[in-house]
Amino acid sequence: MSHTLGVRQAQKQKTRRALLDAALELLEEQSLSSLGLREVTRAAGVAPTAFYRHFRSVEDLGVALVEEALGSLHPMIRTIVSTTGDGEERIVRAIGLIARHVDAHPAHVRFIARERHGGVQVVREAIRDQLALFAVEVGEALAEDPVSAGWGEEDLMMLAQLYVDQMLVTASALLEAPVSGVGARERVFRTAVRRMRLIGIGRAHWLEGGVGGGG
Amino acid sequence: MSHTLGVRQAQKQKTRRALLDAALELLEEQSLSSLGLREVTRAAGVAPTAFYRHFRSVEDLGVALVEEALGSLHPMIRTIVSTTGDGEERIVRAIGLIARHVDAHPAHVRFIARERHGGVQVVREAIRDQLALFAVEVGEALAEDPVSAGWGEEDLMMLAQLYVDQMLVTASALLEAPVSGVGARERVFRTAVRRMRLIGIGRAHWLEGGVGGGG
DNA sequence: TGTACATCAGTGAACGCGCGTTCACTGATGTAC
DNA sequence: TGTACATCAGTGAACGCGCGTTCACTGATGTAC
Repeated sequence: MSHTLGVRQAQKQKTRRALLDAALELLEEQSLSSLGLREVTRAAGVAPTAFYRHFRSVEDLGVALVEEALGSLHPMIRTIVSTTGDGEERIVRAIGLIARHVDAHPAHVRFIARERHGGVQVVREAIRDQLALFAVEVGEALAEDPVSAGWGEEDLMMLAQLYVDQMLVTASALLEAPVSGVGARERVFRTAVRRMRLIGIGRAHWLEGGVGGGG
Repeated sequence: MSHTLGVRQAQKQKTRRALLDAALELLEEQSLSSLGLREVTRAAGVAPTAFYRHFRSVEDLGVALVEEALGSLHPMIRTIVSTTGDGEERIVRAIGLIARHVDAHPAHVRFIARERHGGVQVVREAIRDQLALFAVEVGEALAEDPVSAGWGEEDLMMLAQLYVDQMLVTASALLEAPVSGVGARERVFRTAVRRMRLIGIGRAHWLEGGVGGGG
């Protein structure tokens, strides 16, 4: 069996996790481009030089965080996509899944929202690429939906990107909501549901006024 | 007449502009929380200590940039709002205005997109507050539109926020487009138009399936 | 199982460097008479 | 207009500090026999 890593490998993984977790926590109140290597190792409880056993630089650690954060989002996307439709309960369930994800991984969500347009190029590109994959995935799911009969490829991708964007906007809004109060979260939730409802209505009537996306 | 500032005041304004411009340029490739005071003064061609004659800190300069960037957006919002509707040409015109704004003030747009969720709290709050004002403004314009007859206050605000968000998403997407090629910009433009069209369709049919936003 | 050697994750001292901030200053501009 | 003084935007030296990176090291873990 190879699932036991050996003591040395296990210890290394533990330190790596400590570095990633320390970075995630520090990134709640600053952005990656100002995060220091010594800052991270200090918070993780290891010597500064230990950092280099795991990452070439803080930027490199950032890319690892992107993979971790958006990797954890992947299963959620699949669930939502196989659930979403125009029905009211379906929308509520989808937003509910997003809210649960935000509660479970607030630091990950904040990191993605912050660094999506942040100051570190390789990280921006990593996020962009992952989100493009999400959009393709959502697009494929939409294509199989009977509601999408008659839709052009370009229109489907437009809608898929809109859904992915809304997911991030909603997650980010939920993240900021708790600060001001308990009711705030409820309001954000309801606004998100209405947005999805409006988009669903637009989708349902898309083909009515002359076929497809020609423009 | 008081519109002539006097030589001393004029010189001070000139240095202040040099600091703001230097910061804006440096912020194209990094975020505010990693921007250094000495870095800014070096780029502006003044001594580090001169900085304190204009701003208390780099964060303070960031807040000034928010006012400048979103102040310049205000007239554009008004123009779009008095132009936007469901008509195809109106949508194209609105996106065209956004594209022109992005061309005219790329550094401002990038700064807002980057720092909206960035690592500096006072700047995030300044942007949030300004965008909330925009949403109110758009909401008031929507309320006067006959298409909005029968809409509840909460639904109107949901739509207004959606428009403001779309404006930023579009501006940000246009900003990143030129990198990959000339056709990319055209594609972003067309996708933005389709998004707006879909939202417009959703808006037009909003009241059909049972009144208002009740949820 | 026991021994001898190899590997390598984490250490700690040391380095040169740029940072933000302080301070007393200079000299052009502004003001009072 | 001319003079004497006040203001204040910008300067330059100096400071202590934390940074990223290098290097030779240690000692626990892994491996070969």
